[in-house]
Amino acid sequence: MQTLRRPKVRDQATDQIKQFIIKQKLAPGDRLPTETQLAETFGISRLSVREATKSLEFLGILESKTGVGLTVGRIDMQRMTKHLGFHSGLLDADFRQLIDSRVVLETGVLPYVARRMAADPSIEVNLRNLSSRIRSSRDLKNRIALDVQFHHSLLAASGLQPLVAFGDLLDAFFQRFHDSLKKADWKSGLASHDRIIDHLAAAHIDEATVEVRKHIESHKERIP
Amino acid sequence: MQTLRRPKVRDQATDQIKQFIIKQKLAPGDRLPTETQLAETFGISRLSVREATKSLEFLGILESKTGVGLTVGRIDMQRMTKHLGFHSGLLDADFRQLIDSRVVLETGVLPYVARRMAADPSIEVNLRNLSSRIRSSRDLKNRIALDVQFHHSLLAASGLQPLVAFGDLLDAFFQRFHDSLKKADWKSGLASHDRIIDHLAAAHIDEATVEVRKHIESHKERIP
DNA sequence: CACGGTGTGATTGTCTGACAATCAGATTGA
DNA sequence: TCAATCTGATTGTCAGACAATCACACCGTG
Repeated sequence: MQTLRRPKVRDQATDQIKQFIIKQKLAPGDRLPTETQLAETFGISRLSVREATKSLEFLGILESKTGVGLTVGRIDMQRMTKHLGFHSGLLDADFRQLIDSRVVLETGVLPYVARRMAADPSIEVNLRNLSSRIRSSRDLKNRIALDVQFHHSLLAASGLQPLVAFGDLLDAFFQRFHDSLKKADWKSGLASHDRIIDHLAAAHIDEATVEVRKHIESHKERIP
Repeated sequence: MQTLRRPKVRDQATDQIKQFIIKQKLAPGDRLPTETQLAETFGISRLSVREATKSLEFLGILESKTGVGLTVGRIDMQRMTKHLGFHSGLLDADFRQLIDSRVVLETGVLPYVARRMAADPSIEVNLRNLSSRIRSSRDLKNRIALDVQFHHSLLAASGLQPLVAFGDLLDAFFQRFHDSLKKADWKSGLASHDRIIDHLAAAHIDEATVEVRKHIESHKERIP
């Protein structure tokens, strides 16, 4: 016996919409027919078209504006990680894996950071600025936020947007552990930040790598 | 003047559903309330709930079965690849950045891979197995699939699940370039795979790193 | 008692019709 | 000329209804 499930209408709709985009060779920003027109040409109800377009829009393939219409969208990783981030099934890794992943990420970008730092002085200024703000901050909560921002900026300094997005994603998972980090000794962390910047400014990649690894792995000691 | 767009009901719905999953600590496979119940608790119509669930389902965060109900889904990147890769102009990621991100990722995991390789011989067997299967494969499409699998396994060998997930996500974005890689010289790639394994097995991290970087960056030459 | 077919309630899937909200562009007025 | 306003087009949301599908209890038969 065959299961042969009847294909769902909205799935056909999504496929047909995608086909339409391909056939018409539409580029991001181009207009699509209205929902009503799509429904008529596909021979289905507007509701099913809507479920299709909303799904496509969720992924960034389409954009819709009230009173205007549908346009072809532009997919970026930011959007995906935003929705994927909370899902435990994707990243229900233990704390050690999160730490190690972060080490891989932040040490891996250092060569790129150093290269861009040499070309653009504002990067170093920005990082030093953050570091000093962390030092002068008295509120613990504020400090944590600034620390997160520092590491974000470090990744961003590499110019590799996909990694920045992934780093933010990891942060979301670290938040779970922020509570247990309350009593962390921030002094060592502060000095670490400055040393990292120094090494990068001098293009001493290996030294910076060691420093970053040590800095991040220091959190390992406080594993629940 | 303030723009202050009224937030759309379905967006609130998606957020609330995600919050619900978090608060209840639901794992993949767990049941969710019915659409009607969700609509009532959120104080909105079932239609808006539906648009939310359909979007979430499209991404793989939820699953819905007729006559059964909603369950938390298991995200597989394959599903996303299917929808993401279909049109080249839609992706907002720069090819160079994708390449560099991949370099960071795959070179960064090498120390972890080498360590686990020394402890678990099956890892090396698995990688060598894949490499030889790639060599004996005549079908180009098959070769690409196996090549993707090789790099996936390399990441997986690190034992760092978050990075594996991210690598898969990157693959989804790479897919659109597979076409332009058709005429790539696979011979050099093949030898590269073996050399990478050799270096890792010998715990020569630096050599392996150089080899991986060279291997991945070789694609840079074929930028559209 | 064992077991396969059957019914039944619950749940998602789809449709129809209606109205509100929003926006771009035309119209109007000073 | 230019700014305020009107208007039509389009998406956003709602309500109600019925069909399709599935898990599970029920029942009859051996």
